[in-house]
Amino acid sequence: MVRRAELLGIAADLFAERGYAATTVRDIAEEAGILSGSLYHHFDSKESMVDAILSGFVERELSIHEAVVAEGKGPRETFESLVRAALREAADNRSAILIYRNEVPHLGSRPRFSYLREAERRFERIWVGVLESGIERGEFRDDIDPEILYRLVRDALWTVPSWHRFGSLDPERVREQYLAVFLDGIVARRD
Amino acid sequence: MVRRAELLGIAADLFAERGYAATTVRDIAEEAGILSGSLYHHFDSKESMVDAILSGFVERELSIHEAVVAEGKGPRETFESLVRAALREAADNRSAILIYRNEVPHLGSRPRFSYLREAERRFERIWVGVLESGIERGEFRDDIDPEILYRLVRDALWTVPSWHRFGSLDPERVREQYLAVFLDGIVARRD
DNA sequence: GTCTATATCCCGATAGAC
DNA sequence: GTCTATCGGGATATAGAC
Repeated sequence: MVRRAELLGIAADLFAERGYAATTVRDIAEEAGILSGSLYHHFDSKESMVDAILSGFVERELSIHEAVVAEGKGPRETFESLVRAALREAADNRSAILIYRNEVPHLGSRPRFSYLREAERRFERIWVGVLESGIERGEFRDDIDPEILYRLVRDALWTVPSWHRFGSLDPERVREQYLAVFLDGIVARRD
Repeated sequence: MVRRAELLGIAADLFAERGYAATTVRDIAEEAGILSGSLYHHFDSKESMVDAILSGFVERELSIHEAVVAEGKGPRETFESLVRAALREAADNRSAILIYRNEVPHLGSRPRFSYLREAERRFERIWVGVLESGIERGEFRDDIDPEILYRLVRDALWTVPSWHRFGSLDPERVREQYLAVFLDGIVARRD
């Protein structure tokens, strides 16, 4: 079972780097130092591998989101925590996020991967809920559209792992800059 | 030559929807109502098709960017025009943007597609230039990092075409919301 | 848990008739 | 500009020995 996790990690890195369709089971086997047939002792199919990677990822991600909300802080603080958590994941779980972003649009329509659309709905509900309650309490502007805003923030956050130079940037600085813009924008003001 | 453009449009839609690697030349031919071999009267290879799509796209996109800058407006107004142009393209040129976003990370390293990295450098220089001159003139905050901010804005804008419900949203509303957040953020203020 | 060996299929691409 | 016919290769996956 530890071997299985090892192989999944290797597969995830290759799927992220080359794309799922362009990665062959021979590529994965070679990277693991075995022959392609041996992979089928651990997995039914190549599709099972990406399934295991994605289902593990959304489970982890949802539990992180829900843990942040469960802290019961105010909307603004919760929003900040969600942004921080997402950028932490961008560093810690790079390959899985890239696979999620790149392959879900193609895989999500298949019955086997229907849980991906369900997960997407839950992510949206969490973020939109935080934004709505922030508007209600007067912490956020009342002229913002929570659904559109959710998409903007999500797209910005989840694309970070695709940056070529991401490894060489200071994660703290990225986090600070993202929060600065989301919260207050780029326009200079005197206060 | 008009047939070639037709076929490129069909290929672009399929590449965008299914991914470049997962789309076969037989898929493209079938959608065009011909047989796969007939495609090779118009194109050398499948790679030539995606090359034609991407080179046409970056050329168009660069000229749009440069036209906006050439108007010589102030930094804030130029920034707003760039955002508006990007969202207009998201609607008008959906497939090409999706291909660019999804495939460039995998194709960009090949010599044949080196122009993609060059284009990326030029996009960055344009946006970063606008942000820098905005900071200099005091229109934008002096504590923002132009390079990080460029990535945030680019990622948010160029992911819009991947939205499943994009077609059913009011483009004007998306534009207004994106500008509102980029410029002023989501925090409520009394002024 | 891995290897040997291979079945089966589908891919991109070609050659020449029409 | 398209079709007929097909080549050669590489893809996923399987069966059984070790």
